[in-house]
Amino acid sequence: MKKIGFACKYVDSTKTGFENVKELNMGATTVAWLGRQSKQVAEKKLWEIAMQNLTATSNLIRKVGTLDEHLRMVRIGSDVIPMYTHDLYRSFWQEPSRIKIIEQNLSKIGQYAKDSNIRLSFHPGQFVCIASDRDDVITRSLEELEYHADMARFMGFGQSKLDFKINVHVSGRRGIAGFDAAWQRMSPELRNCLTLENDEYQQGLDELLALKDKVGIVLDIHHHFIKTGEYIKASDPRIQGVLESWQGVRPTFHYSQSKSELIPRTGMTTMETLLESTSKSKLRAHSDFYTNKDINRWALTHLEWGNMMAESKAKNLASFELFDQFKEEFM
DNA sequence: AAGCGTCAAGGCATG
DNA sequence: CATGCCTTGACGCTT
Repeated sequence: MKKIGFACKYVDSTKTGFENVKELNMGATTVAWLGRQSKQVAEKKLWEIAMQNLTATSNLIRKVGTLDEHLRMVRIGSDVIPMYTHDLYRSFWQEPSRIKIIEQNLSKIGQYAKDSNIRLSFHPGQFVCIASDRDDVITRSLEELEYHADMARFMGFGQSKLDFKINVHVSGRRGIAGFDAAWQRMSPELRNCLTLENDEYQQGLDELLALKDKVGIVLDIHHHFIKTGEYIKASDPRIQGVLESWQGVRPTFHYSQSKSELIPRTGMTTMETLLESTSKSKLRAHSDFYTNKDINRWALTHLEWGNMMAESKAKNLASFELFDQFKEEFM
């Protein structure tokens, strides 16, 4: 089943743009704010946010379950259980009675996703740097990854290769070798779920392919364009390596577009031409919507071999538009 | 309601 | 050296 997914948030269109649908989106707090409260108030707040987030996640998954089956793919935000790995609040969250309630909620969400053929994923934040040259950063990065693996396990995933995706960049000066060392310290569930995504500057597709026997490779076709200037083709031989890395599971690839004011409304402009009027770093930023339909047409050809995670500011609204174009031109 | 300062955490490129 | 960019701008406080 060819799928087009969206990330973390569900929005509605308004006259000025779009805004979050309250009951489908998570809340948050900060360590600083919690630190200004009494212990009781801080813990009450943490618990309330977690429960609100579990409800919001459940609502979001059920909403996705009502969509066309081609649109049943969504990334869950990382802040379901806030401060789960933070030194000050770790023991609060490790309390078995609390874990039990979290697990009960998440297992229902996971079961619903399985029954509804919804593909789920996480994308831990930029502070996860498993190839850092600082050992403490590696340790905290692994803790953060294991948090995501816990949540996946509570949902009933992590039991077979890539039944759930936890996607990160290699990130850090130790590079591929650093990743190999960190791999030795990961739980079986995390290893089952972990995918690595090519980035714009350091670890590109060619570098990641060296790891294809360990982890699923998530090809971000926009990052690949930023790094190499190439609109990679679905027929490119390296796609075979990506497919192998997923070991029989249908892969996910990522698609985003540069901000619409930086690229032409139509046509596939070369990197060389784009750089006459802008810079690579500006081209990295994501657009609200996918306005250039010629670039979209190229991106949609990749659905031949994988599912598309649409990364854009307009979230579900943008992925719905891509699906409309897909139906018009490919179905 | 709207504006503003703040927020746990890294790494990189650019200017 | 400061800023912008990435999983995502939202929360909390003040006016």
